[in-house]
This record gives sequence, structure tokens and C-alpha cells, in this order.
Amino acid sequence: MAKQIKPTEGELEILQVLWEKEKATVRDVHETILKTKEAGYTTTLKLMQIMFEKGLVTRDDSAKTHIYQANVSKEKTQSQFVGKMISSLFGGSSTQLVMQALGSQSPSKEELHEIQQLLDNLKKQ
Amino acid sequence: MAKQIKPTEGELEILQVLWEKEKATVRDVHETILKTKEAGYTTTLKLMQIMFEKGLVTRDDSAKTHIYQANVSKEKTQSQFVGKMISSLFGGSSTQLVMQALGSQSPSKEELHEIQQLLDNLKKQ
DNA sequence: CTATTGATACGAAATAACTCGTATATGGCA
DNA sequence: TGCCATATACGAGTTATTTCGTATCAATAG
Repeated sequence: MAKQIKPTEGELEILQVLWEKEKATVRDVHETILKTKEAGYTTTLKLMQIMFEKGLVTRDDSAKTHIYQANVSKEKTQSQFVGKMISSLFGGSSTQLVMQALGSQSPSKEELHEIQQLLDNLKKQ
Repeated sequence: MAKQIKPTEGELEILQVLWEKEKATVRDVHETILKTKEAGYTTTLKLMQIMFEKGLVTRDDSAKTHIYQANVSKEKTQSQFVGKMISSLFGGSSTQLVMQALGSQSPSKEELHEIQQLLDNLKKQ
């Protein structure tokens, strides 16, 4: 499997939008990002063009207005970052990361239940 | 509380050494880093000088060879990065991060127990 | 047809991160 | 004392990332 390149922070913001919307134009992405922070339209455009060159996104340029899609999965990317963080900040222990994450903000009842189920599963093995 | 600045990747490597050793010289840090990757001595030195300017580390320069110490805690830094990651990759849900982390590599029995205890605690609230 | 609107392409400046060479100081030892 | 090993300071090059202005093209309203 080809080694996935690590998206930068700016690229991550764009990927989030694409994961959410499945398909989107530059303008769609830009409008969404504007809700969070200042940015010029061409800045977003350029970033998406670079992401296209890197292979992080694909695009349909058959029409004047191009339609973009993420070309890396949310799950892969998450695991890429989580893995990096576990090794660089948690001495390789995923448990420590879990403790830190659970400690920092309390999940809801439903979420606790979900985690409990996963935990039960792991215990069986 | 003063807003902590986010260490870069190179800085994180150095911080790891300082957290581990408590106090260390540039050479100490550099030798340790060499085990992992290529790097020139003055590169490590410069990085540590910059970290000093940023306030990420303190140093005792009373002797010719300066002694460095981390000036940001491991825990704070971990939570800083975990928080950022939750918001930028997990849509604000710490639970999703937990699931991802637990799914990617299976913790030991002891670790599972630890997590279970934390979970029980959270359930009570 | 032509003016306007809205899209992409592209160059290049601004910033941040990393890297390293060289100058210079200091301490110890022959 | 004078040399050598080892330290720090610092300037500056390099690469990565982000930002934006301007050129240009295409569709469309009038």
C-alpha cells in the first residue's frame, strides 16, 4: 500500500469539509471554512490545487467549476495522526492517550456505553 | 493561565528527552536524538536556543556548559495536542478518538483494567 | 455583441521550521 | 603560557506552508 503523505494543518481543514460533504466546489469549502476563520478565496483555491497535485484530493474538471473529493479516507488519516501522536507524545502507549482523552472531557452516557462495549470485546480476547 | 505555545515537531523531540532526563545539556539531548535520526550538533543547539527564547525550556547558564530543563509539562503538552486533534480530526468527540486509539492496538490486561476503572468513575457522575 | 460575474491558473511574497558553517569564548592540561 | 577540545552565539541558506494579487477564461444577462 502506498505510504500516505501527511496533510498539513491547512489541508486538514479542507479535508474535514470534504469528508463531511462528500463532494464540494472550492467555493463550498471556502464558505465553510470562513465560518471558522479569516481567509481569502484564492488561498483556499491554491491550497486545494496543491492538494490535488499531492494526490490528497481528486477533482472533476469537466465543467468550468471543478468538483473536489477527498482521496484519503478519514479513518486512515485519523489513524495516521493518532499513531504519530502515540509514539511522539505517549511513549508508544495507546492506553495513556486514552486516559488523557477520557480525562480531559467527559463523554455522554451513550458514549460511555459505546466505549464499554468496545472494552468488553477487547477483554474477551 | 498563560496560553502555552505549541511546540513544533523538532521541539517535541527535544522535550521528550528533557521530560525523561529532567535536566540535560545540549550534548545529552543531541546524543539521545542521534539514536533516532541524523542531525548536526549545532542544529540541536540552535533549536534549544530558540526554545529558550520561546520559554519552552529554562536553562542554567552559570557554567560554560548550560543545563536545560523543560518549562512546559508533559501532561499539559499532551492535553494540548490531544485537544487539538479531537477538534481537528474527530469533530470534537473525544470518544471517537478513544475508539480509534483502542482499535488500532490492543492494550494489555492491566491496561484494560485501568481504563475500566476510569470508565466506572465517569459513569458515576 | 459586450460588460459583468465568477471561476481557475500562476507567480511570488511572507512566514515558519529546520539546518548548518563559522566565529569566538572558556577551561584544562602539557 | 599556549594549545586543544568543547561550548555557545549567530547569520544565513533551504525547504515547507500559507497567503494573496493579478491574469485570464467562460458563461450569461442585457
